Amino acid sequence: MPELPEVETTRRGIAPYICHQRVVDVVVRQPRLRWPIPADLGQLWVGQTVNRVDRRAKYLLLASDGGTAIIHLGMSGSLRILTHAQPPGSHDHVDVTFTSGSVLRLTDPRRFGALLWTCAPVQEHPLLRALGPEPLSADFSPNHLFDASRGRRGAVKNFIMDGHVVVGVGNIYASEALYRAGIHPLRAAGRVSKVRYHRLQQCIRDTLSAAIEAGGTTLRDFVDGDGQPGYFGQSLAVYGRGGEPCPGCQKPISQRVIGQRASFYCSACQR
DNA sequence: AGAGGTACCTGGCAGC
DNA sequence: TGCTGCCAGGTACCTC
Repeated sequence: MPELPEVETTRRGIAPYICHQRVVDVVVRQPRLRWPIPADLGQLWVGQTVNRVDRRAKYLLLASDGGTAIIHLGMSGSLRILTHAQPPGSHDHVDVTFTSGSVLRLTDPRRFGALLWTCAPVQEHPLLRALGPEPLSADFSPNHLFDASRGRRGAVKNFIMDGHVVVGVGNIYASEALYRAGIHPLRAAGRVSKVRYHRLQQCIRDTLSAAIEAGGTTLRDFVDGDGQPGYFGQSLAVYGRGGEPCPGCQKPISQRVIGQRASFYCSACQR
C-alpha cells in the first residue's frame, strides 16, 4: 500500500534510469486501471524525452516537453526498471521502453492505480489542482492545520487524511503521527488547540521523513528486482498492533474503525 | 461546505 | 483439499 514515503522512494529509485531518456516504445497490456489508460498514450509519449521525475502528493509526474505522464500506484501498484527482457506477469500492465534499453514496468494487481497523460501544465490537472500543501514543504506551516480545522466537527484522523488539507498522510501514518502527538484520533478536528496542532504538524513531518529515510536504506531493488519499497522498514508504534502493549504506558493498544479505516491508538496516551 | 458512504479490485486469509 | 466470504486500502465522486 504505497503511502507517500513509498512513492517518494519509488521516485528516487526510478529517476536515475529514465531521466533524460527518450521513450521508444509503450506497451499497454491492461488499460483498465482506476481510469482507462488513454488509448493514444503511445502516440503521445513515444519520441518524448523525460526531463524530470517529480512527485505531487502520491502522484508521480514524468515530465517531458510534449506533456506529462501522471502515475498513481493506488494500493498495490509498483514500478521497477528492467535492464533485460523479462516476460510479463499477469499484473504487469504497462512497459515503457527507453533509448537506453531500460524498461519501466508498471505492476498493479488490484488496479486501483492510474496512468494518465496531460499536455497542460500539470498543476492545473483536475486531480492535482485542489490538493493541499506537501507535508514536507514550507507551505505546510505550523498554523496551517489549526486554521484549516476551525469549525470542523469530524474526527481529526479523517481531517489529516483529507488531501485538501494536507497531502500524503495515508491511513498508516495518520495513526502513527497522532500517536506521536498524543492526540486521540476521534477528537473533533475543530477542538484541537493551536499548540497541539503545532506538535501534530511536526509529528507528521517527522513520521514521514523518517519513513522516507528508512526507504532509502531498507532492502529494495528497483532494477531487475521486485520494485517494492520496504514499507515497514520504519518500525510502527501502533499501526497493526491492536492489543499489544503501548510503547509508552504498556496499556493495550486500541483498534477501531474510524472513517471506514482501521485505526490504532492508545486511549491513555492520546487525548 | 462539511461529513458520510460507496465504488473500484484482487490477493490473502479465516472459516467451514 | 476446496470452496466461500470477508477484508485491506487511496481517493474520486455521490448524496445528504
